[in-house]
This record gives sequence, C-alpha cells and structure tokens, in this order.
Amino acid sequence: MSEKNYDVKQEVTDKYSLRGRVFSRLREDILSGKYAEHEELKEVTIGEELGVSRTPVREAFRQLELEGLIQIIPNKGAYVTGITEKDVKDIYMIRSLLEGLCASWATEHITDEQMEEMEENVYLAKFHAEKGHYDQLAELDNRFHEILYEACNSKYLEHTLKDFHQYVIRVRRKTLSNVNRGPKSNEEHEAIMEAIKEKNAKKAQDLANKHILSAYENLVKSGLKEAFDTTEK
Amino acid sequence: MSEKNYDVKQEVTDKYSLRGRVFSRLREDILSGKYAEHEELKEVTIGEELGVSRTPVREAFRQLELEGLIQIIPNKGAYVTGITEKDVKDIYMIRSLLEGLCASWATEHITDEQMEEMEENVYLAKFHAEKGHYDQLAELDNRFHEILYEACNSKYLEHTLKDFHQYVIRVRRKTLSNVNRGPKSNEEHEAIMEAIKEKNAKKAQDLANKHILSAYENLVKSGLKEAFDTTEK
DNA sequence: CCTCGTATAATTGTATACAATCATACGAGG
DNA sequence: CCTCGTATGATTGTATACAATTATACGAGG
Repeated sequence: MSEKNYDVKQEVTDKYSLRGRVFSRLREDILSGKYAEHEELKEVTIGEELGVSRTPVREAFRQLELEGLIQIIPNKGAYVTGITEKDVKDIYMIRSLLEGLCASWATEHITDEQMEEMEENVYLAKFHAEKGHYDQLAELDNRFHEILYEACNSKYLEHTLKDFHQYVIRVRRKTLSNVNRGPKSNEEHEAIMEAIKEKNAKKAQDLANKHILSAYENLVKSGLKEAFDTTEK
Repeated sequence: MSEKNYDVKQEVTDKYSLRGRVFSRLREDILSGKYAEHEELKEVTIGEELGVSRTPVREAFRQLELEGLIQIIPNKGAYVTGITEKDVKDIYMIRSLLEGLCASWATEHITDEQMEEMEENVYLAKFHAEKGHYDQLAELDNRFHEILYEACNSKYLEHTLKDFHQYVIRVRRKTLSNVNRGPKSNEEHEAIMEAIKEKNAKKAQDLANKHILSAYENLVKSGLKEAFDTTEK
C-alpha cells in the first residue's frame, strides 16, 4: 500500500550533495542575472568559485542543460541560454492554459492544509500590499502559485508548471517589478481561491487562465521590450 | 542578425559523446521496458554493459532524473520511475491542451517543407493502413506529431510536448497497440492537416485537442488498466 | 529468542589524473 | 601582405582512485 507516493523531492538531494548545491546555486545565479546571456561557464572557474572539483560541476551542467538554462556545445563549452521576448510570450501562453488546468484540478484535490496556507498567503499579501512591502509581496506571489501547483495532485503538471514558473521569475527580475501589479495580482489570487473554495472548478480554471494572461499584459506594459533590448543601459 | 537561431540540438551532442550515447541508450531501454519499474540501476553495472566508466554513466543518470525517467536517492541508488495509470491520464489531459495550442501556432508558422512532410506522412500512413503495416503506421504516427511540434515555432512548447510524447510512446508499448486505432488516428491527422492548410487555427486547435482525447479513450479501451496491473501475466 | 551495536561489504560522492578536442598564435611559403 | 599549416595552450571528455555513506551480517548482551 506504500506503493503510491514516489514524490520526487529533488530539493532534498540538492541540500545534501555538492552537485545539488552547485546545481541550485548556478540556477539561482543564472535566473537572477548574475551571469549574462551567452556568457561562457568554465568548469574549473565555477568549481573554484564554489570550492568543489569539476565532477559535481559537470553533473550540474548536464542538468542545467536539460532545464534549458545553459547550452553545452561538445568539447567547447557551456553557455547561458538566451531567452527572447517571444520565448517569454510563448511561456506565458502555455502557462495560461496549464495554470487553468491546474486550478481546475486543485479544486478537486486541494487538502485542508494547502487551503489553509493559501488563505494565509492571500491574507498576508493583502497586509504587505497595504504596507508597500513589495519584496515580500513578490515572494508570496511566487508561493501562491507553488501551492496551487502542489494542490493539483499531478506530479507531471506540477513539475511542468514549476519549470515554467522559474523562467518567469527570471524574467520578472529583469523588468522592474511593477508596483501597481502586486495588489491587483493578489486580488486575482483571492478570486481564484474563492472559486476553489466554492468547488467551482470551471470558474477557477477560467480565473487562473485570465490571471496569467493579465500578468503577461502587465509585464509587457512595464517594459518587457526594454528589458530585452540588447543595448544595455 | 545571426542572433536568432539558438536551436538546442541536443541530439547532436548525444551522438558524439559517451555520455550522450549512454543517455540515449538508457532512455531507450527504459522506455522500451528493458528495465522494469523500480529496478535499481547501478553505475558500474551499466558502465560495464556499455563499456564505459562510471563518469559518463553518472552524468547520464542526472539527466534521466531530470527527465523523470529515474529517481536518484542520494548515496543509495537510481531507480526506474514508476508511471501510474493516473500519470498517464494526467499526461494525456495536459497534452490535449498543449497539442491544441501547438496546432494553432503551427497553422501560422508551418513552413512549406514541413507542410510537405506532413502531407507525405498522411499519405504514406494511408497506404500502410490499407496494407496492415502497423509498425510503420505507429512510426508515422509518432513522426506526425513531431512535425507538428516543430512547426509551432516555439522551442519551449516543442520541448514540452516532445517530453510528454516520449512518455506516451513508452505507455503505448505496454498496451497492445490497437490495430483499429491506426486508420482512425490517421484520419484525424488528415483533418488537422487540412485545417492547418486552410489557415483555420481555431479549427486545428480544436481537432488536435480532440485527437489526443480520443487517443486516450482508445488507450483506456484497449487495456490500459491491464497493462498497469501489478500482477504480471 | 530478540535487540542492539559493531564490523564489513557494497555503492555512491568527489577529486584528480590523463586523453582528446578545439582555439589561438606564429611563422613559412606564396 | 595574405594564406595556410603546424605547434602550443586551454578546455572539455573520460577513467580511475579515494572518501563518505548506506546496507548487511553477525555476535554480544539481555
């Protein structure tokens, strides 16, 4: 009966192995923009920076390649993958669909604890929005979506959405986070949450769908183009 | 101007490096069912089998983990990931949505060469269907979808769909491929193709959507449950 | 007979050494 | 001055050695 839960908790391995730490660290650094796009990552350099040998670095590279964050050219090097304006749009369109599906499924499968964390999240976000704590607001925004992903009860959908969400976080850091978006976003979160509470899957799906699209529109408005302008300011 | 095409042609690296060959080989073997689910893969054993050292094997393991084909427990081992009946259903539902989006985008971006290959594919499939060549039919079926993925002009959507498609191929091999499905599937392919030709994106989306759902229903009918019955026959 | 702890074996994790490949510099030949 | 080929250095690819961790076996103590 213990056959069921093969939860792929990769986060666990990440903490306790050098490879995992290198992987997480590099992903973080790439997403946060520490490494410029198309920058070459050298195994020894990274290894020295993190105080490890090439082996764990190489293994981390292979994973980063599969995540699409770097591109490895055989016998040549590893390069930070560029992400274009169109890529961002594509990802949001894909996410919009899947996030809707996710909300729909979450309506049927969300646990009491998850529901509780979600309510807490929305409540807290409302507080920080009033206070103007935009960093915490962004953090809560990310977490809201992760809760939703975990609540859908599908490891594949969860994994896919988390991947795309990572990319989005990366992009969001490039654009100046629009201070006006935070409160509006949280209102939409609340609406989605209410729909889930009412067990109205269709409504939750529709709201989640629109939520992502409106997030994208906001991104465009708040200077997506500028962020992708090759001429660095 | 040459800034645009950063095609992640991983297939290339796969052919020329040991790691790539190990990765491809293991993936193939896992998907084809050579390794049973939950079977432990030992680094030295695999290395000996393929005539390489542990290093490329380990790197391949890390990639397979990220693809979800194996699960690595730190300091313990690598195990072939189980895929449940529910996973299959989830994947088909996700694919249905994305395949629709893909068809819609393909309508706007398909190239003449891709259109030509698609027509040839459908034509050939019709031929093999009449002759009862089910192996070729399955091969063409897979290829049709890959053409569609490539035609959508989005590397992220393409990558995501190809991943899920891989899983489906794996499952399809477990169920006895239903001989009646082949021709029907090809008819649906043709309809999708026609919609794309007519530049009717909405129709293509809708048809692709339904195509995946009907493929799933067929899968269920032709013994999905039996294939996942733990009591091996 | 059961429980617990220790020793041993097996396996993975990491570091390093060596081989292969690629990029660059430099000089001979035209 | 340009072109091409060779030599040299840098970087990745692979193999192997060693460390750390985990699983197993076995025996002492209760």
